[in-house]
Amino acid sequence: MPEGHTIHRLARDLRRDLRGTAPYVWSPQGRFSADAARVDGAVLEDVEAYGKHLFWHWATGEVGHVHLGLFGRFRIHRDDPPEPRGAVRMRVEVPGTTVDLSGPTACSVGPPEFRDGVIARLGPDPLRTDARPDVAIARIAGSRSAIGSLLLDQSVLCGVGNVYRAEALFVAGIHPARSGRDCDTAELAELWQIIVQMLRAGVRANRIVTVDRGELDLPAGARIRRGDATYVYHRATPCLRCGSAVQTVELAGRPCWFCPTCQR
DNA sequence: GCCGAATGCCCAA
DNA sequence: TGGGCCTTCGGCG
Repeated sequence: MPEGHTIHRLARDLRRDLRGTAPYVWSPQGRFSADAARVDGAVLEDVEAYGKHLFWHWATGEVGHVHLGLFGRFRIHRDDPPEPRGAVRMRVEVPGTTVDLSGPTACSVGPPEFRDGVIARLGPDPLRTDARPDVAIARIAGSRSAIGSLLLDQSVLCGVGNVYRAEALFVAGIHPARSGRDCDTAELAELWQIIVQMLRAGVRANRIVTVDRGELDLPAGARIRRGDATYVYHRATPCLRCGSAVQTVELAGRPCWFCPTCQR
């Protein structure tokens, strides 16, 4: 589930539901119990997203940190708190809303300096209005690494994962194995804009849909199915635009799907 | 019931 | 570079 759009959408929803409240915070599974006790009953002042990281700002001055990793997931319940389903690491309850977190790579409570340290290791986040595209562009343009690897490197820019890297490079017409140095600045500026638009659409829809509806033969109002939602990512059928067979190349240890005709 | 895969990342060698 | 970790879910017997 989680690339940057998921985390920013969560921050937005959790702010709406929980900001200014003093929730009951505990750990049904038990692995978060000691940290939960430090903020249980405190007022939640804000929830912040930065790349794939989520920060909970408590009135105690402490900051909760969550990273979903590959499997982490939040579930929000509107009715009475249900029996915890599976391994619920953290449960946050206010009247009318229960937020369950399972499977995170990271879930802890610490001082604000911990948050600052995490952010210091991240490149600009395309979903934040204060992001500096020039920083990411300079890092890519100065690197001999493949651009497909650089897009997964969270210190170059943050929030992009394996789906968006493939999709953004397809729309930009850039072959994922091309060296960062061999991309020109205008091309990279356009790539940044593509990433911004894709991630924003993901926040809005709360799912990844990168294809333009107009390129699909769909009845008006029909939901885009999962297999049709991406141009190249995990695509078994030929390229939507040119009919070439979609290929993969291993970059940063993970397969990157691309179209050998549309991407040079 | 078991196995593998999944939109991630860290660490040891 | 390879293994480990976190969990859920669908496919296969």
